[in-house]
Amino acid sequence: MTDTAAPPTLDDVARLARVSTATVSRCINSPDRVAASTRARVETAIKTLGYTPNFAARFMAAKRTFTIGAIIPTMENAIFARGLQAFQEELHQRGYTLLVSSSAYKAEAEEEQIRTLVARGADGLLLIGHDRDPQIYDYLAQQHVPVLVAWSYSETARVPSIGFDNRAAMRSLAERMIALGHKRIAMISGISEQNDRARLRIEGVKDAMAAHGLDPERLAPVELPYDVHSGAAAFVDLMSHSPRPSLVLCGNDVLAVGALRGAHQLGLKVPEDVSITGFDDIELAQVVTPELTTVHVPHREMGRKAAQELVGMVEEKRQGVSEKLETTIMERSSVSILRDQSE
Amino acid sequence: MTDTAAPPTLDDVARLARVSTATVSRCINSPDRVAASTRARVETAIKTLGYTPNFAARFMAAKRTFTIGAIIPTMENAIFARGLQAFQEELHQRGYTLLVSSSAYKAEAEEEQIRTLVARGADGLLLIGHDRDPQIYDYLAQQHVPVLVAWSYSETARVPSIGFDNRAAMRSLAERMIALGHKRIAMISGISEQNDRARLRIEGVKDAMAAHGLDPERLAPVELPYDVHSGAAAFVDLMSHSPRPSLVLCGNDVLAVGALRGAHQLGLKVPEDVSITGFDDIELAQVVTPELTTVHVPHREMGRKAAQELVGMVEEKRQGVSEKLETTIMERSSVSILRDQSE
DNA sequence: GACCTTAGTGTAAACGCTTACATTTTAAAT
DNA sequence: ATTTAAAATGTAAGCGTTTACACTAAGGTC
Repeated sequence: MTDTAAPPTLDDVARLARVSTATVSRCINSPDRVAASTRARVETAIKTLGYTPNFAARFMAAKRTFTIGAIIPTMENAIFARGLQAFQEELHQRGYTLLVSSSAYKAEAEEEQIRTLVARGADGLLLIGHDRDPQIYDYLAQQHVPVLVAWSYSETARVPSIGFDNRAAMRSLAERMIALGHKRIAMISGISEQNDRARLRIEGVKDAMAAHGLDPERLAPVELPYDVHSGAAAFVDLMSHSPRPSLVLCGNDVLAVGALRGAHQLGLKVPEDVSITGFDDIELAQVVTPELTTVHVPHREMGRKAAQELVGMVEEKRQGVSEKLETTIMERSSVSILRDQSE
Repeated sequence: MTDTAAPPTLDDVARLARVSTATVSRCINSPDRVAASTRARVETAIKTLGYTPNFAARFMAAKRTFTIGAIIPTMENAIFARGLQAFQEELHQRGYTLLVSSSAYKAEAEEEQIRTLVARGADGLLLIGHDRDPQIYDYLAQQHVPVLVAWSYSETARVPSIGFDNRAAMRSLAERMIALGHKRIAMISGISEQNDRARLRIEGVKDAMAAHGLDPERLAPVELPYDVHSGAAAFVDLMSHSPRPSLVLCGNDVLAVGALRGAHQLGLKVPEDVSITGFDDIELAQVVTPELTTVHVPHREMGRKAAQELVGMVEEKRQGVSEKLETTIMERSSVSILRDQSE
């Protein structure tokens, strides 16, 4: 515990325990390969010295880090929190450590973080969504780092993914809304550039409109950052046009909560005056008044399965296999029924 | 770009550029110490090979990582998000990378993460709050890793902190509430064990009560995890007692939002039937109805200053200096005035 | 008792970088 | 042209581990 010059090394332990460094190393990594008596001696030495293995040295020698990196677009809101939590729990169980970085939805920042994490020896990487410069995938392939994408399922993408079909999910929400009688539909979306989730959700709405005789071109989604204030401002702006939409579909729950705020500012009642929907079903969705009708995403399941698959890829050096998760529409009280839905 | 055997190393670059490894290393670390022509040659080699320095090797040789670790209690809600975001931005500007782990409010988990981060060569560590096993500070001292605490200011603690006075902040909020005429006060707190922020906020309320002739012993705060559902359940339970409190002080905004939900379930109007306050002033506080009266914490400022101080400690190898940040009471609409406050 | 396993341990060579020091080249000063 | 200093580059010794391989000692087998 004294503040001596430098942290103790394997050598120090070996000397104290009167064994070779190899034996100490074995004590740590495969204890059953060393005699109980020696092991005891070594363990004592480790304790009294307060020895912690140097990770970098370990990595250099063994080429493994038992670290998984994840880069998420933001920590500012809870969109990724629950999924990531489950991801990390599952990793921990399997003896891996999770390192998280956030890219603030910036492509260059993400690329930098990827390189950082790889250089740091991440055994595998979890990325959100498929949209990014293909060069990055080249780099990752060259470095032999397995990658798994979450929050977006795609069978055609270059890397495996555990996620849901954003387009189909949004489409069924929109179709349900149309079935409830909504025709004047507006949309507040996240920024779709470099973000397949946002892009596909817009497409999903258009699919639904086209399938039910509404002109998809008239949707004209407004795109903005995923935060409450943007959502509120966009909503207020949307309501100044006429005719007013009867329904505002939002790209996610955060934006939808913003829209709710906007309605509140305008003195509009939800859902009586206007209906609003979200996407993700984060905790927030049930916390606002009225509770948000939204698309439920199985975040924990996604995180857990992603961890299992990624570790599998790392340990068995195999290609990952994609999995599509089901989403469900949560009908709560932010949407009004405009006409009998049984027609 | 081809998927060759192994990632390129410094040696490969040196060979291709027909220089020594030392020169390549210098090109990367102090470009001005090498002739422009050579540098150009080396840079081309780096590009064509797609070389990325191996971080572990670098760390071993240089003993620096330009990495700062932060361990926060949770990512599940946005309590730490904004501050951490500012922290990371400031670090990035200074050439450091931030690695984040979450301890899920578990002491052992935190300890493990600390060791992991240190073993990984974090040049410095940001921790939340002061309460933890003193041995950890011994370990950190032995390993010569600078530590800074945030979210809680203390002048007596063993390590420096950039934060606010949780006790005083909560005390002034409580005093303000008492001035508004509230006497039947209840409190929903976070779990105070191993959490000085929670503990001090309780103390703050008791201070205020004692100073105004109310018996602090009657506060009997209920302690539970910081999540909306717990808050709601606790609130419902609290309201079943009589006499009902006129004010429920909550340990943070998340719990307060929970209380709001609880009131909603019970059909109670806030603030007419009962007043509720939070702490932190996260985005959520302004997003719920009614907007939450709460204590505003300068999260971004805290994050920024913490980064500056911690980097200073790392680079100048000096003791850190603590700083107390001011909090302000945000009076919004979740509190009612029971009597003329000018008395 | 000689021979073979096997369990336990030690020796030493990587791993990919940085950097002190040595050496060579270049330019400036005479 | 020669000398001298400064700039550019090279050489090689670590950094703290892991692990292939070599070795020793202790039982088992006949």
